[in-house]
Amino acid sequence: MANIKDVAERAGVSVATVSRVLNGNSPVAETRERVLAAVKELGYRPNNVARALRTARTGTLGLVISDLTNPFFTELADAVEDAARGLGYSLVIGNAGERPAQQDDYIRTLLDRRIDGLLVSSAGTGSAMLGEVVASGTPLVLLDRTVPGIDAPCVRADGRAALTDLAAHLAALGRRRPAIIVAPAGTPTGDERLERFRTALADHGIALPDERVGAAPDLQPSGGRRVMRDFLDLPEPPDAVLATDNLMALGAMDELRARGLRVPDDVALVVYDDVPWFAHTDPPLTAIAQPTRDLGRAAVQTLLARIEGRPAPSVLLPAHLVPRRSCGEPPTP
Amino acid sequence: MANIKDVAERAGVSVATVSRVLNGNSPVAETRERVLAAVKELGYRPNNVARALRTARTGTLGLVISDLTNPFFTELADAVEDAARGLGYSLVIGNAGERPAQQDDYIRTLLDRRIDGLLVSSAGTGSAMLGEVVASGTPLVLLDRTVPGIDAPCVRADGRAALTDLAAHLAALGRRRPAIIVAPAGTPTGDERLERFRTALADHGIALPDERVGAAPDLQPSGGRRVMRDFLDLPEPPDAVLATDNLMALGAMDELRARGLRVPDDVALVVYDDVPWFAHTDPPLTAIAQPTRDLGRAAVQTLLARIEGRPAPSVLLPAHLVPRRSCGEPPTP
DNA sequence: ACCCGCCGTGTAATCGATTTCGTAGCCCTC
DNA sequence: GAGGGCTACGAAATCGATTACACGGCGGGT
Repeated sequence: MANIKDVAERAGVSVATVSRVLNGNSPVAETRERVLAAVKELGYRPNNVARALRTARTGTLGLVISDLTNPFFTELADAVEDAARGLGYSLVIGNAGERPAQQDDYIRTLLDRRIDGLLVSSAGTGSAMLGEVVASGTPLVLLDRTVPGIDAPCVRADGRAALTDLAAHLAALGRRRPAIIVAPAGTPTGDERLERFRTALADHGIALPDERVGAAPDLQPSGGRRVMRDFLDLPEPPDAVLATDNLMALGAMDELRARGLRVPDDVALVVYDDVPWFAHTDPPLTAIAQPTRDLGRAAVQTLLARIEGRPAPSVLLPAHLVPRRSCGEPPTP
Repeated sequence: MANIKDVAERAGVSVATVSRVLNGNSPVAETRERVLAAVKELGYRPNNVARALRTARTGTLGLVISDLTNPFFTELADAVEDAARGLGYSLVIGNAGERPAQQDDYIRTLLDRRIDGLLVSSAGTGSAMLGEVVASGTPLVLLDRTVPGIDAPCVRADGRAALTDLAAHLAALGRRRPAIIVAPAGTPTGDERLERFRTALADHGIALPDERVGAAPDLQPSGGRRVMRDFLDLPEPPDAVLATDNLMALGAMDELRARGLRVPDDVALVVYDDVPWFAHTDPPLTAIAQPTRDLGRAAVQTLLARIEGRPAPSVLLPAHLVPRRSCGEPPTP
């Protein structure tokens, strides 16, 4: 493949001139044309590796996602990729598969590749490697999940308003025994959703006792199904269930169907994350929709601010309730 | 961040020695220990950009996927990423979103970044840029979709046996008016699936007339729904429908439900691509399962063979029929 | 007419690693 | 004891770009 020296020779100028023409610094008519002609004839493309070495900028961002096969994160990754490309950056995606060790592995690799900035939706609770990222000076932005003790802005959705609306929605429909399926204990996101849901319900005089709070062992359908099974085996099973992740909701639906229970007649079901699929289930599921694409865009913008040394505060974007038929009310058209 | 020179100074040796110790070439006890100690104390990590410039190997593979939000491709990307990481490669994922122009854009960027090899599941029919990839000498492997005129091995699933089984399955269940929803006209994959399904049905004396062959405008739920609508408006609507992509199947289900038709009682439904979701629909959908993870693995292996100059033929892995309840038969346990 | 400054360009340093080549020291053999 | 082969290591070239610095020529101000 032709390099800058070949172009310089062909155009009869020095490599410095070629570089200047291509980078828009102090170009001039006659020489410029010769250089551009040579570039075209040789099909020259600058070597980004060499450029990155010299400029210490790779033009690449890293994204470590907790579980790429989870549609919520797929859409998030897609949005991030869109935004990054729009700003001239490439994106290296690493999939942690909810395994902290693999996440650390990936972060290490990305640092070695000298990416310009890093986005992480952290699997598990903490991570020694995240501390190293901060220490290394690589701009870092957390996505969707906060990590205690890490000094980096976090971009995520604020579900408080949506959970408040949901509590009102359920109360209005006469549901009195709500339940919630949360992520494995100790994750900040899960704890927050639980607390907020509980207080919002309390405002309507509805209790959320611990027996109707189920922590799934993992963010998978099987985990959701197991929790739902326990709920249904209670002496007083719930009449409404909120699954705080879309995959867990799938498992919950399976268990309901296996027992011949109907949604919403027997149990109302609400899912956190409004992935397209849930509009196609029977019945369509009421959902708490996070502004996924906006989150991705905001994350990239925040990261870019950090890269350029501008101040970059955390971002909270509101989630909102999307009522469908799974709680009993016909959708408001 | 510390560089190799810092390590050399601290250990009291030359940079060459440090490099040799770290790369396992001719190391020796005493010096070696000093170097390793210095590495540890400084927290030194080699700069991959510099290394790539010198060795002309980036340790990075590119993957351009036609639509990342399609669960089949998500799983494929995940499998590719797994396999690549297992072999010490990073993966840069580009999402073409079924837009050929964006695909070319991405391929261009990846070439500029001097990736070691490229995997492409091409959007649309052809692409000028793919020819350039071949011309540039960058190892290329096509994934899931062939591209006529491109001299590169292709890794994809062979659905012939599965379609033969499906025809027998439908015939045995007494379905006599099958239909098929295919991708936009002109895509090799779609044409092949159609032809094979038709001949397999013919073996059972069942016809697949053109009026029951519907080409969707795009690989989206809306496209599938539109085709299903046309089918149901026929004087003799089909009693079994095969959707050759999972998103189109979703749309088809929507239309059936909107009309109050039951699966499988009124219409049998079969989906190409066995994404996890379809085991959770009601009823669970009979599917033609492509060996997604094996495809990803095989693709990476094939690409690696090309990178190392070994012969690398195309790979065809068999898809198989997964009977569930959407055609009327209880699942065989 | 002289000097200053700017413009366009070339020369060479630089980024951080790998790798070739050269050399000093050592052991072994004849 | 001289020569040959190894080993361990350093000096320096190299990858392909960007960029600081130097320099020649030219225009304008006084």
